[in-house]
Amino acid sequence: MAGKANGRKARNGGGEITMSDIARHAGVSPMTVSRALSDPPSVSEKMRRKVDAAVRQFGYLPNRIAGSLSSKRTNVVGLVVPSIRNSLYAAMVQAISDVARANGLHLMIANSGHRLEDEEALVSALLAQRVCGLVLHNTAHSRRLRELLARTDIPVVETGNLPAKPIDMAVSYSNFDAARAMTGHLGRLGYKRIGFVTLPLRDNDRSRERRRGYFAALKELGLPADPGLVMEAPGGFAEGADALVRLVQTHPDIDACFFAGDVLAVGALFECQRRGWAVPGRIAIASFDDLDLLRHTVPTVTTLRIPRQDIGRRSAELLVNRLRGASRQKVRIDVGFEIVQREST
Amino acid sequence: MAGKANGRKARNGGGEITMSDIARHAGVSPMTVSRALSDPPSVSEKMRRKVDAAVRQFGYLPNRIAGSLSSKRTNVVGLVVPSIRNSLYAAMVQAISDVARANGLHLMIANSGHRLEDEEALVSALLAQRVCGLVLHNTAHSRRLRELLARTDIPVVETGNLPAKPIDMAVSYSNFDAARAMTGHLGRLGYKRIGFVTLPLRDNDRSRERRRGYFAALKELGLPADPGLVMEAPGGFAEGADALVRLVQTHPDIDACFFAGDVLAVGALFECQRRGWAVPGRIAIASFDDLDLLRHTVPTVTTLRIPRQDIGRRSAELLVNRLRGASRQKVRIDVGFEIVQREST
DNA sequence: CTGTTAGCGCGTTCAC
DNA sequence: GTGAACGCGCTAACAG
Repeated sequence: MAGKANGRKARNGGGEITMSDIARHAGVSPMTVSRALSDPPSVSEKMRRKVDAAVRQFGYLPNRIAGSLSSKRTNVVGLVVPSIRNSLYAAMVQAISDVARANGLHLMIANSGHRLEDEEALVSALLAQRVCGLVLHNTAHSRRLRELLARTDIPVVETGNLPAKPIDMAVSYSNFDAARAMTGHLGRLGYKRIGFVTLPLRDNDRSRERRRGYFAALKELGLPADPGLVMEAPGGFAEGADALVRLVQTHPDIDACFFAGDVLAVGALFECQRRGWAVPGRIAIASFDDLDLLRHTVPTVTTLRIPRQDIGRRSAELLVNRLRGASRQKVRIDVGFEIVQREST
Repeated sequence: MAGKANGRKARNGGGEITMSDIARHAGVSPMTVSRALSDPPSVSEKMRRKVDAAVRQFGYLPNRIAGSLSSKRTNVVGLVVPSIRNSLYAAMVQAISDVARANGLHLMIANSGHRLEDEEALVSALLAQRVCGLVLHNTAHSRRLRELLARTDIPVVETGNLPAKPIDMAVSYSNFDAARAMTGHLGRLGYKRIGFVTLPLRDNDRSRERRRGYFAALKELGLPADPGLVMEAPGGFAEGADALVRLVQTHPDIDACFFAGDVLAVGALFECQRRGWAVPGRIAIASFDDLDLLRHTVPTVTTLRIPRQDIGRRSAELLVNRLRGASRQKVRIDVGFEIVQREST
C-alpha cells in the first residue's frame, strides 16, 4: 500500500505524481481531487483547501492525456494552414489562438505547403490525436480527405475561400467576388488595359477563383480579355517586380496592374520607384489583402481589405459554440471584403 | 463477446472503432495490430496484409491518446512564442515545424504576448499535455517557471537570446553582440551622432540586451552616450516614422539611426521618402533582422542578418536527438549574426 | 457533497 | 513471430 517499488525503468526517478498520490496526502479520494481541480464549486471549501495544499506541495500537474482518454474529449484544436510563414495566415492564427486560449483550448498547428496530399496526411494525424475540432485553410480537398471528414463528428471549419457546399462550417470571403470587385473598381477609375498577376494556380482554388473574378469583371466592363495581360508568379518582391516589367515591355499600353498577392504588389511598386515610373501616372497598382505595409509605402497602395482577424475569431467561436453543445448545422459565413482606395490608383 | 451494447451516450453512434475491432476482423490479436501499425517489420508479411486490409476497410485511425497514456510518451512538441503574428517568429516556427514533421512530431503552439505570467501558465498547460519537448522563445523566465522546468525531464530549448546559464539547451545569437556590432559598424562608417530606437523594454531581455550593446559600442567608439538619442517605441511603421521625426527635431545633428526592429526602420525610411530626406545623405538608417523587405526598398536597408531559420532547425534537431536518446547535457549554441551593409548607410 | 467501481484504448512485458 | 495479462492516470456513473 505504501509504494510498490517501481522497479526498472524509473526514468523520472520514481514515476509520475498521480492524482492518487495527491488524494492520499490530502486524505480524500481521488475523485474529490479530480473534482476540486476541474470543477471547484462542486466540492466543499474544506476539501478544496486540503487538495489545493497537496497540489501545491507536490507541484502536481494533472495528466491531460489520461483525462482525455477517460473522458473521450481533448481540449486541442487542430489547424492546417498552407504556410506558417505567410503573415496573412499568421493574423488568422493569432485570432484563433486568442479565442482558443480564452476558452481553455490549445492549438496544434500544421502546414500543408499547399499540397493536398500533405493536408490529407496532416488531418489524419490530427484526428489520430483526437483533436476536438479542426480549422482548415483550404476548401479544395482531396477525395480521401472529404471521406475522412465526412466520417468524423467533430466540428470542422473551412476557410480561405467560400465553398459552394461546405463540409460542415465555413467562414470566409469570396475570392471571386473580391477580384471581380477590384478589377471593376479599376475599370470605373478609367483604366482600360488592366494586367493581372496571379499566384501559382496549381492546387489552389483561391488563386483560380481570383483569376475567374478578374475575367468576369473585364467582361462586365466591356474590356477585351487578353491572356497576355495575365501572368503567374510565385510570391515574392522580386517576382512582383519581374512580372510588372515583363507586362510593361510586352504590353506598353498597360495602364494598371492588379496583383493577387500583396508582396507581389509591393515588389512591383519598388521597381517603379527604381525605374522612375510614376504610380499611378505611368501605371496604377492594386493589391490583394491589406498588409499594414501597404498604407505606409510611397505612394500608399490601393488594396482589398480582407478581415483575416475576424475570420480567425469567428472560426474559433463557431468551434467553441459547437463544443459547448450548439446544434450541428451547416454554417456558411461570408465575412465580405472592402476596397481600400489609396494613392496608387 | 459479440458486442456489449454500449448503452446510453453513444455520441459517435456506436463508440470508437478500436484496435480490438480491427484485430477481430483480421483474425489476429490486438497486439499484432499494434505491431503491424507501429513497427511493420516486426510482423510477418501475412499478418501485416490481413491487418492492413481491415484497417483500410474500416478507415481505422489509431487513438494516439490511448497510445500515449500507455507508452508514457507523446509525439507532441510544445512551442511558446511572444507573438504568432510577427514574421520573425514565423520563420523560426516554420523551420521547427518542418523538422518536427520529418520526424513524426506535432506542434502545439501558444503565444505569451510577451507576458511572463502567461508564459508560465502556457508552459504548465503544455506540460499537462505531456509534451515530449519544449521550445521557448524567451530566456528571462519567471521564478516559478524556472522551478517548473527544473523538475521536468523533457528536453527544453531556449532561444531568442543567449542566456548565460541555459536551463537545458539554448540556440540563439547574442542580442548584445549584435547591437554592439551594428553600432560599431555605423561608427566606423564615420557617423558621429547615432540614434537608437528600441522596442518596449518591459519583460523583454532581448530589447534590454540590444540597448546595452548600443551603449557599449558608443563607449568603444569614444562617442558620448546621450540618453536623448535613445527612444522606446512599440513596433509598427508609424511608430518608427514618429520616433525618427522626434529624434531629428530634438537632435538636428543626428546623422544615423539604428532601429532595433525592422518594421520601425522601414516606417522611418518611408517617412524620409515622404519628407524628401536623403537616406543616407541626411540620415543613415540601420535595422535589425533581415526581413526580405529590406533588400527591396529604395534605398535598400543595412541590417543584421539573424539566421532565424537555422535557429528553428537546430532547436528542433536538438530536441529530436534527445528524444532519440542523446545524453542529457547542457548545450549552448551561438548561431551568430551578420552585418549586411546596404545602401541606407 | 463524497466515495466506489469500472472502464477509456492502447503498449509493455513476459510467456509461448 | 505471436498472444494474454495487466496497467497507464484519469473520469463517468452510480450509490450513499
